[in-house]
Amino acid sequence: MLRESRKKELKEHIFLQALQLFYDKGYEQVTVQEITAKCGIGKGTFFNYFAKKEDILLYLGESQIELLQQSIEKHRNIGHPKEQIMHALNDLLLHFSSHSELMKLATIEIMKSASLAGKESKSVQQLHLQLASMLDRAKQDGKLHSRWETDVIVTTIVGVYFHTILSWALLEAQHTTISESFRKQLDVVWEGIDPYIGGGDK
Amino acid sequence: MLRESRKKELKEHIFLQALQLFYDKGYEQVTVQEITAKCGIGKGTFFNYFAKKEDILLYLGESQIELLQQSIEKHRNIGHPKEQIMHALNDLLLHFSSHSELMKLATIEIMKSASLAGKESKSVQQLHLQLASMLDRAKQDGKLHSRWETDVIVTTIVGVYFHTILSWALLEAQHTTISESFRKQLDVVWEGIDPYIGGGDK
DNA sequence: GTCATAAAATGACCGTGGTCATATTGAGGA
DNA sequence: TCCTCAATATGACCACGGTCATTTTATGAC
Repeated sequence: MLRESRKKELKEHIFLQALQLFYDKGYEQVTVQEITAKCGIGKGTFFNYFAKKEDILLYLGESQIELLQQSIEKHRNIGHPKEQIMHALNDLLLHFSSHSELMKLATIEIMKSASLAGKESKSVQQLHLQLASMLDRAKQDGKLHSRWETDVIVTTIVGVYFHTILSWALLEAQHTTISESFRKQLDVVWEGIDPYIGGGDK
Repeated sequence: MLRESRKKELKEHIFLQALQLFYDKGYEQVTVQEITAKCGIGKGTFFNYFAKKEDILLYLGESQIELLQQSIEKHRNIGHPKEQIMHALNDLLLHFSSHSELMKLATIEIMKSASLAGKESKSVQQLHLQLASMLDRAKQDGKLHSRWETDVIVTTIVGVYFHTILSWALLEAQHTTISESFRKQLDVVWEGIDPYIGGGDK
């Protein structure tokens, strides 16, 4: 086979060049021709690596989720699960401050693929699994006392996460960072997930 | 000038004809030409009423949100706020069972406009305002005892709502209805919002 | 080195979304 | 009834995303 690494490298190269153009001119204003020209390849070649122009955004979203997963792995044994989640997400949320436009597009693309492709969409589902296993362990270790099924908890958290990102635009004018926004939302739902932490006595 | 009602009527007509086609063939497979042909108008006319093809989906989403708002208004004085919300949303969620594909697309379009247009997007923001006023009244009437700011509560609920819709696909295989899914999510976060209802003693 | 074969590149081509200059329509004034 | 003017309709046109038949290139067997 043709140098297999070469293939991945080219995909990465196209991705990075495209990203650069998106940063400069905005997603809609960049044509596929421009991207391929910048890469010194023919237009058709692009579609050997990304089936649609949108798929670059999806790829961006997926690599962010991968970062998130690594981050979760890293914080796995520190403190309460709530804090673990907050820490892991915080790293990722910082990206949003600098490239909010593109990050929002990527998030939407992720959601689109997750909802329309259903079981086919790998990345979000893997994130679910990983969070679930993290929370299950925490339950066993006695760090999490919750009456709810793990699956339901995970869905809740992910839901709040996505929506924080999307609705952040509405609050941007005020002096809240996106991290603060998410922290607030998490505080609320965590109270429902595990009242023990919050200082309640139930 | 020109019969103003006529204008709205035509927009509605285009909308309904388009919807019919989408139901039959799927959104992507329907061209703007087809829609205008079915309406007996020229292609260009379409774009006098909807700036983009996608905007039909947005319009669909917005009219769903309007229904939701009316529904909330209707249930305004019955029972606890949690139940009010559940009832109001239930009506809407039923649509998803029958037309899930199109409804998901509409939801995504709503989210896109809400996040990218920011303050410009009316409908979601109005929904926020309405829910907020409902919850504020409930607080005053002593039906809701929550330590959280109303805004934060609303964002949480809306977030869970949207995410339930989108991630429903993943659970569709199991025998849960979308209403049940949402009920579960709401149970969790409501516990955090107002532990009083849940039977806790805090 | 040569050949056979499969992977990957390519750009002419096509269909569709969206634009725009022009045509049509209808309301109101004389 | 006719004229004016703005609102609306229209379809030729264009640019871009995406396809595909064809060409180029890398690989391994001999």
